[in-house]
Amino acid sequence: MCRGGGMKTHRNSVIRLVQYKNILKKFESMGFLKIFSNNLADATGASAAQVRKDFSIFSIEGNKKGGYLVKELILKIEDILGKDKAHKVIVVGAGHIGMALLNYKGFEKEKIKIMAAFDVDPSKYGEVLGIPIFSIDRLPEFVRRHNIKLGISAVPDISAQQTIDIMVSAGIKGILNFAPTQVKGKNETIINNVDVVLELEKVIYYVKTR
Amino acid sequence: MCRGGGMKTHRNSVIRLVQYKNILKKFESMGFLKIFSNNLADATGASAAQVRKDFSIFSIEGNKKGGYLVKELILKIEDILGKDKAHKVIVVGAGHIGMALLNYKGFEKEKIKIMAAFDVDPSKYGEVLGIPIFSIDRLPEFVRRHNIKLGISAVPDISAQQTIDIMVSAGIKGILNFAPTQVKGKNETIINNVDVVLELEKVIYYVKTR
DNA sequence: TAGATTGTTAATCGATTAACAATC
DNA sequence: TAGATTGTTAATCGATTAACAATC
Repeated sequence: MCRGGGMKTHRNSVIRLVQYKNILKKFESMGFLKIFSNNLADATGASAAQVRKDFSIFSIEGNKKGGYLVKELILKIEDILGKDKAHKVIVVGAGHIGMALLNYKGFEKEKIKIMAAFDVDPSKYGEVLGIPIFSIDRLPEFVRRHNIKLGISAVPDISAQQTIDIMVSAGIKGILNFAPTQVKGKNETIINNVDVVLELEKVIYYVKTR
Repeated sequence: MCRGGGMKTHRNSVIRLVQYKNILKKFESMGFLKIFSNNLADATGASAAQVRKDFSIFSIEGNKKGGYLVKELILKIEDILGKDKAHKVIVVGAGHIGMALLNYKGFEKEKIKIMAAFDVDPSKYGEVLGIPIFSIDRLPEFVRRHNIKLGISAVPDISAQQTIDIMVSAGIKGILNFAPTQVKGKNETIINNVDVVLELEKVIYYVKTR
């Protein structure tokens, strides 16, 4: 993850916060009302002290004896993660990865809405599950009109930097990038890289040295 | 990343090692013969001291004055990462993510070969780019016959744990898991989770707090 | 040689954990 | 109350960086 400006990040705490939230939703659907730091620790693999420390960092308070109320805790974490309102996202690149994203069911329950996809290839234009696929030329206008701040780049390696540039100048502030290229955003753009080959190479290393 | 047994990991060093290797291949293709810790630092965003420290951890030596020979360095890193020989992988789940993986061009140049895919849905059986798609019933026999140690799980959330179990009992030692579920492998299995929604939620958080 | 770069040690920084007082 | 849990402080652990002797 690259960020432009400086800021105290608590990178790992944020990741764990997402995990706590996911576990909590399961607990909620199972009818649990209260939860203790120990339960969250067991479910996520963190220590109980870590759970409480994370909460402390984000000023989440529980009850000295009775742990945390599940529903309340979910709301607080979602608030911190910016999940209080829906998030509009565009996808650039309607190849196999892009299509997998358009068809992916996991975004909706996290209030993430893919508004449109964009591609250079006219044969891709159309609609998938109600999501329109446009020419990339229409990206800047679309992004501005809908006031979209988030984008996912799923284009080939070679087009990655150019795509990032287009997104950033259109006003996109945060990008999830699937191209295995070192891309650079201007100043304050958040870029998070997902590199499947790298992730598999980590597995190979650990299997080898196990 | 979850591992069963204990072991000094240098988790971040391994990730950087992969990044150095990728940069080095670019340098190589540009005709460079030598490289200095400073060059690698600039290209990857690490510090020069970090680069040399990483090399020191893995006993990679350079020349006191003349930096490192690019070709030699690539070979040494590939050796550490276990890239000295090709790696056979299976993909379980031939939905959109599975299909994106089968069509992905990035594995080949890292000597990663997808040997087959498996699915429960007979309508998926067939072949994609020469990669056969079989019934999941044939997985154990196939894995044993080809002595495959690596797998990628791209099945729906609900089937994730069951799929991991099948892979592990068939002899798979390392798994890249795309399901957003907390899965557990037995004892010594390496499991690395890729959760696209989580990665996007991180971006949302950092954009929000920027 | 003078200058530049490696390899390593010690210092710093940050993140995790242990411990415990405060509290219900 | 006694027991249990939170919230926070101090201790520990690990990773990064600064600095510099060794070397070419």
